[in-house]
Amino acid sequence: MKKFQELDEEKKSRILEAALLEFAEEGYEKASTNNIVKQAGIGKGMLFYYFKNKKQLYHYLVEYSLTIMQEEYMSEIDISETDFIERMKEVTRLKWEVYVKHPAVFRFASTFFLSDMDELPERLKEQYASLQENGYALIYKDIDYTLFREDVSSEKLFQIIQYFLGGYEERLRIELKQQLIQLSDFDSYVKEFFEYLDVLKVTFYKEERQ
Amino acid sequence: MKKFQELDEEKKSRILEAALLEFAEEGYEKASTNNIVKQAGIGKGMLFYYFKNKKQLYHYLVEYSLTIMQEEYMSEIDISETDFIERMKEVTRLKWEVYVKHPAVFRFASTFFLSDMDELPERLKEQYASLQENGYALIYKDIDYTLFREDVSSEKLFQIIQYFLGGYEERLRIELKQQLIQLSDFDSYVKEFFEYLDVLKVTFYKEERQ
DNA sequence: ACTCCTTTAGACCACCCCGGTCAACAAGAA
DNA sequence: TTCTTGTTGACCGGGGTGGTCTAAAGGAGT
Repeated sequence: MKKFQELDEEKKSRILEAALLEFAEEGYEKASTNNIVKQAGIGKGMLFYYFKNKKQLYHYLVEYSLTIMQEEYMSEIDISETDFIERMKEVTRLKWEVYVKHPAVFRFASTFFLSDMDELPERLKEQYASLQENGYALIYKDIDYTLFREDVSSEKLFQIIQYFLGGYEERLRIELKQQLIQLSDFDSYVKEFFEYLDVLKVTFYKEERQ
Repeated sequence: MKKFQELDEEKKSRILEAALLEFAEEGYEKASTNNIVKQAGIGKGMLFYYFKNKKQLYHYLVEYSLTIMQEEYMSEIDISETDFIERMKEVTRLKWEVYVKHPAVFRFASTFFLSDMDELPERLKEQYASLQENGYALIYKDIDYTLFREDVSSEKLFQIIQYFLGGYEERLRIELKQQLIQLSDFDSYVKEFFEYLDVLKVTFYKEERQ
């Protein structure tokens, strides 16, 4: 595994990408090391020269992904913005930016979050728990609920926005999978997405006094 | 396959359920006939006595599911309701009702809708296309857009509701998978869901004159 | 009791893919 | 030349695949 770290970046990322995608699409059990080496363009032997077995490779990918998610996504969010919708704009924009930069990491992480972590080493469990905490704070910390209109439950408005975000992202994911969207179109999707959030501001927030 | 139709209902539905769930969870290629017979509690030979091979079984399941979705779901919706939110209440309530009644069919159908249909016999393709058309009409036909407030694009409001529906359903699906919800709780989820839609009525529709 | 037909189970087939090993070899340094 | 390091892919035992087939059980008619 030390050997792997010392490879040149290009080869390292070819292997990482192949492995991340294979585990993301098939899950741990069904992921095939044969597919990984084929996709990475290396011999079968090398994978087990770099990593002692399938499980260790998987753990390496988990750590790698958690680290990227923390450093390039979570820690970049401006938590001083108390306007929920504005903060969600920033969260989503950054999320998509990471997606464009590290698509394989992102897809691996999404499926990893849904799998069960029972067999992970303690260190990785802790790293994951800390990431979850940060994610929670990202959404709930220091939000100014007084911006919401008062004639309906602000809790419900808050939830509706979150369900909307989930639904919008799911549609994007599906269209990406079916290749209806190119990664290069993301800017225009961010723009459209912001328009939706501005509509929600008009309808969910108090009317502005001027 | 004629032989299969003549089985007593209990055995038939045991086999159908086992097969639907296996295909739903694994997809066509990876679904295992061994698992199906084990789950259904029949000998391996019987499956190939009733159906000539895996593919024919799959086609039978597709037809069976499409028929149920059409007859017990699509055709039951009251398309004369022009209030979009009210119609979505009805659509969703019925959808969940079918889910409770035929969970295996529903899960099979959901994954089937996302798979590619290239290899299906023409007859099934047509049946599927007709179902899609009906589904489209369910959402778009005769909707009264004048109910929406006029200070923001009603097209966007319309879309937001749909994304919200998708997001809400996805969360339900996940919680069901993780067994956080029992099927018997569905009534209270319908109630909560209707409350959300009523909030959307207040915020997205014109203020009522009285 | 005997026959005949239908229904049933599961051992078995050839095949494919799995994670992991290992002998052989290539490249380069000393 | 020798030693070290990097690299390959054939190969291993194990296990799962869709599908077949034998042999037995069940039941109806005589």
